[in-house]
Amino acid sequence: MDHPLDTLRRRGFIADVTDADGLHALLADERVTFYYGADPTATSLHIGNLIGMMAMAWLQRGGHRPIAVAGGGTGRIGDPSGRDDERELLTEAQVESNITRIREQLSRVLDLSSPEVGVVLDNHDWLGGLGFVDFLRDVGKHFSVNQMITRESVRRRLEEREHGISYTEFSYQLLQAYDFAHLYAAEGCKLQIGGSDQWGNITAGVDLTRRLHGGRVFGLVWPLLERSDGKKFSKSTGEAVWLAADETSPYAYYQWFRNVPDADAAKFLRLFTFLPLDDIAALEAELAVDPAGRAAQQVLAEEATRLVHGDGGLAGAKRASEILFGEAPFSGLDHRTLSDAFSEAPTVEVPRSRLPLGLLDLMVTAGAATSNSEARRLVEQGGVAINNATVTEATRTVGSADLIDGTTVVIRIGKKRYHLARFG
RNA sequence: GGGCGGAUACCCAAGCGGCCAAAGGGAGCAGACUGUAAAUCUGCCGGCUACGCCUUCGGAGGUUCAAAUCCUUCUCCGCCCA
Repeated sequence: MDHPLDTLRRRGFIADVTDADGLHALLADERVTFYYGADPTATSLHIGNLIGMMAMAWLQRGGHRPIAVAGGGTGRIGDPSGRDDERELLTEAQVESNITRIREQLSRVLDLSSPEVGVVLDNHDWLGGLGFVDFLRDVGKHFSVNQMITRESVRRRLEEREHGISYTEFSYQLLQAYDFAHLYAAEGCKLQIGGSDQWGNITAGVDLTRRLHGGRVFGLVWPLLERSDGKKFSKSTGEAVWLAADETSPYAYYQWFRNVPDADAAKFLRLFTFLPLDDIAALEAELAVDPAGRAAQQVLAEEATRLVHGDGGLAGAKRASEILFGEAPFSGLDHRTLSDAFSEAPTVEVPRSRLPLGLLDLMVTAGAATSNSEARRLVEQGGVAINNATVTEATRTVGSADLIDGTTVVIRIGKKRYHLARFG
């Protein structure tokens, strides 16, 4: 089997390593315990975290032992990196609930069957009980404020009078560094991995571990992903793409991958799938010859969806895609298919007594348009379809004959936005 | 505390008594093209019982036949002086 570091390098997971040769030797010599931290500031991980999950999985497959640290402690503080303003502090209950969900999501990609193989820890378990005075004496002593304030993430906030930075967030880097040192001492953890924005936090941990315990540990970061078209990675229409099905439906998740720009397809295949590099190279070649076929995106979407949502989620996402992007009128659909295909579409219940209902009225009621004027505009511009049939008359009414399966009207705005009105 | 300059629709930004629902740009939405793409082009982008009407230009009040535009005052922001 390939050395895991080589695998990671070839697949695009390596932007920087604290000591590449030393780490290479370490991974070849022994079973290494390593960690990746994610703060439970949201109810779900997103596809940015998926990179970390994949990196962990490759290392685990190479025989090493992952610790996924759900930052229950640091999450209560908030990392200033990449933030212009102070974070909202989360409540205890929120953090707890988030951690539970994150643990479940991690288990889809990692083997967490026993602590010997892989484990999820909450850093609140060791950070929570720290005494302030002890912490200052044992840990704070090793940090130079002069150095801390030169950190990009901190400096930007210091320079901006508008926002400033609280002492709490300023201390974040100490806590993350302490995590590493603690994990080294308690679990024998010798490697921390993360996105390149974590480089400073990681090297701080490497230094602290040496100072506190004399341990020689390593850091590895992957490049922060950007899409070639400049859109913010991991965002879809401004919304993050989450791994939780109740935040981002499997269909929406599948579609996000299916719509990746050509230039990113191969890169994402390397990062977000376990496909052999040869297969990926073949798909890349095919994409170059036949861009319209988008074989690479197709495979990417399937693999990435299966990874997170399983075969069932993938099947549902594909079926919904076929229906939604197909030409066939929806009138023949049965209730079951309908609810599957439109499971993520906003639905409103409307009393049957309101039939027949004016089209514009219906659109506003269903939330497809915010005002009568907007609804009218959309219709006049040819952007509205009822049950997959474009309507052009703003004066049209919707009656019981329009109901699919006797209950539902599907309103489509543009090409992809769907709203359902269910008449009961 | 004093002086000056600002505050305009989602954002930036014109307008400085009637021709202003308010130029322009961006974002966004829709259409054409296309590969469920990018680029490009077109249209829209306060509301309504819609060739007309109503509500908007930091807040309140006033002048005027008529105000985003003038006056008073209040709030907030920037710069300068103390």
